Amino acid sequence: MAVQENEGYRGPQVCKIVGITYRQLDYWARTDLLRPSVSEARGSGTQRRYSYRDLLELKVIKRLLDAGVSLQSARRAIECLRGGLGEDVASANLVLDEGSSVLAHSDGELIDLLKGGQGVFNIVRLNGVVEELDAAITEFGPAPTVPDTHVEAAAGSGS
Amino acid sequence: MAVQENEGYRGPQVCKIVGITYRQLDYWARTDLLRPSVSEARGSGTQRRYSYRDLLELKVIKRLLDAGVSLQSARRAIECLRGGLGEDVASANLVLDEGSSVLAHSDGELIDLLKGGQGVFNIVRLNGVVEELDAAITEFGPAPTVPDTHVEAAAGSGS
DNA sequence: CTGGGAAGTCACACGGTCGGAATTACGCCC
DNA sequence: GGGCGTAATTCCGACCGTGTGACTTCCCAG
Repeated sequence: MAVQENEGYRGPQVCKIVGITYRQLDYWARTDLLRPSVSEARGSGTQRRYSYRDLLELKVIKRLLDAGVSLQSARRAIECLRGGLGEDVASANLVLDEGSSVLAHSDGELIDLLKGGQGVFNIVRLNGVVEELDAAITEFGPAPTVPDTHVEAAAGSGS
Repeated sequence: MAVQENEGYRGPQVCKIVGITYRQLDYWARTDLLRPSVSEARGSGTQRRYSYRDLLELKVIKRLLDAGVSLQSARRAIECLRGGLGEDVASANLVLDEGSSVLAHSDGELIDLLKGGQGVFNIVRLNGVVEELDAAITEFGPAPTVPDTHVEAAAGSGS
């Protein structure tokens, strides 16, 4: 399946869905935190195109930042999330210990993790993130303020 | 009991015990994160004097920073720790949720907390912190590189 | 008085983000 | 094809938070 030009979510759309500024999205793309996986921009006036998976990761980053975690630590968290690609991510807890990150799938596993490590942890509960993202896509993704059949088709193919 | 001039820990000594730079300690004192509770400096050449409690709080701050938490969030955490003054802090877990901080005293309490809130948490396990601090004081506090009976007395009165 | 140590001062660096403006591509219309 | 308008990216300087390093000033003990 060849990548269609309209596939994925545009930069400004992503900012609305995830709840971040364009500046942030741009900086993160430029500094390799999260680049648009569907399509990079080819210059001014062209568009970055992000996948649904990109949006999920961005949402997690946003949460971490809101909780006062530095962007550097968020970078590590995202690496872990990318490593857990095949797992049931939506029901897990992402546990960041100093220098490492793990996905915990049960309360017991979580408690065990908290007894080890260096003694300081960042925890991201993932099971509400997908729902929240889907709700935001419903609001900002398929139905922009200015009705646009063209954009609607793009949003549909992104999920 | 009047405060003795030699009471408490001197600035550079605190840096060794806690494992931070003098610049950090200075910046934190100047920006009101943690000021020396025993005695402020009265100008160049005079000394800041910190209490044992100050050192404990500094150690927690250090841990948070090492885990990638911003200083702003660490400020909130310390406020919570100050609020839990009468509690058995040494065996608790400090749980930072977005906008609030709580001390959890059992695994069950901890799990409950993780099911609420905004979904992102910073957790500091406190039960090793006191031991670690006491070990560092044994190393850097009462027995500096240059033996000094004067300083030894100060360290003794700090605990 | 002198020397050592501690705090104070100041310019700077870096990460992260912001605002404003410039540049560019693209789609549409004539 | 050319022109126009819109949207998106790029560029640039500035700001803020969090320190760092070099240097100065000051205090205190001997």
